[in-house]
Amino acid sequence: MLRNDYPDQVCSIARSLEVIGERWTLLIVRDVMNGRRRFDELQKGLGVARNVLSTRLQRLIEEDILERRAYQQGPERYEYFLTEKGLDLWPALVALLHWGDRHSPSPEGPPMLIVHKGCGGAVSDRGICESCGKLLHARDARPVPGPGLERADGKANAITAR
Amino acid sequence: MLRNDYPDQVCSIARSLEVIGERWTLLIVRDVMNGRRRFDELQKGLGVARNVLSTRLQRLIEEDILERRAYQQGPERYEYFLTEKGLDLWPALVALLHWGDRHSPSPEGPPMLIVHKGCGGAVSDRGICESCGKLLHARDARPVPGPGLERADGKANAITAR
DNA sequence: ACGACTGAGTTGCTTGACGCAACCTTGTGT
DNA sequence: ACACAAGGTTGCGTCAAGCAACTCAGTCGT
Repeated sequence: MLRNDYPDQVCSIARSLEVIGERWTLLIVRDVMNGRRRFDELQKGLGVARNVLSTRLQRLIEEDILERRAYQQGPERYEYFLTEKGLDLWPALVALLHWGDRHSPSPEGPPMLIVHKGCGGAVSDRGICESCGKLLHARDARPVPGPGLERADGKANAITAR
Repeated sequence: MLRNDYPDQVCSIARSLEVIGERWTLLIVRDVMNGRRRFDELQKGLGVARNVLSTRLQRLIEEDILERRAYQQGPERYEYFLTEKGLDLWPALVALLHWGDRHSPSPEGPPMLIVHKGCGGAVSDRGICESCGKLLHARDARPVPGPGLERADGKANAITAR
C-alpha cells in the first residue's frame, strides 16, 4: 500500500484497513499467531524484505497489536507476541482463510486447517466448532497442516504444533 | 500494495490477500455491497484516483468477484454487481468492521451498524443475529448508519437504504 | 446551433513505498 | 583471528499510487 490512510472514510472497515491493510501486515499477524515470534524466522518464512518487516513490526507495536519482549540479555534478542487486540483479528483471518479455500481451492485440498483445541473438531468460516458447536476465539484453536501442504522442496512448514 | 503476489506462500490467507489485499479493493467491495454500483459514485465516495479505481474494477471482474452489466445503451453505461464469490466476502468484512469498532472506537459510537433484515437485530462479529441467533449471509443483512455517522459538512452518507 | 454537462474511463507526470543487497552491532563458537 | 548468529539499518533502483488533464459519446439548456 502506498499510503495507509483513507481520508474522508468514516467507516470502521476503512479504519481497520489503515492498520492491517498494508502489504504483509496480516501475514505477519498470521505467522505470529502460528508461533513464529522472531525477526529472522518471520523474514525467512514470509520472504519479505527486512526493512519492510522492520517497519511493519514497529507499526504493529505502535498500534498495540504486537508486543516485543526480550528473551535474552547480552546481545538483546526479542520475540513478538500478539496482544488481545491482535488476537481479536482471529475471526477475520479465519474468514479470509475459508474464503480462499472455497473460491480458489488448490487441487490437493486446503493447505491449512484450523481445529478446536478442546474437541479436535474443524472450525467453520465463522470461527465456530463444527463438532461441538462452540463459538471460538484465537486461543481455543490451532492450525494443522492440511492435505494441500505438499511442498516441492520436501520441507514441511514448521508451524504444525503449538 | 506494490505487487499483489506473495511468492512461496501456500496459505489460503495469502492467496486471498493476493486478490483482495490491494489498497482500496476491499473498500470497493464494501461500497458495492452497500449499493454503490457506478464508477463515478464509487470514485467520489472513496476519493480513490480514477485510474486506480479502473484497474481495481478490472481485476475484481477478472477474479469473478464483480460483474459488469450495462444499464443503458446509447453511450454504454455500466453498473458493477457482486458475484456469489464477492458476496462471500461478507463475513470477513463484518469481522473487520467489528474489530475496528472494538479497538479503535470513535467517541460517538460506531459509524455503521449491520442489522438482520428479517428481524432487525444487530449482527455480531461472526455474522450471527444477536436477536434471533441465526447464522446470516450477505443478503440477510443491511447496513444502517450508526451514532458515529455525523459528518462535519452535514452531509449524510447515501448508503442508508437498500 | 452551440456550449455545458454526464458517465466512464485513459494518458502522462510525479511521488513515494517496496525489493534487494550490503552493512552494522553485540556477542559466541573454534 | 575469523566466522557466524540475531536483529536490525542504510542506500539505491523500480514500480505502483496520486493527481490533473484529456477523450468520447450522447443529452440538455438556451
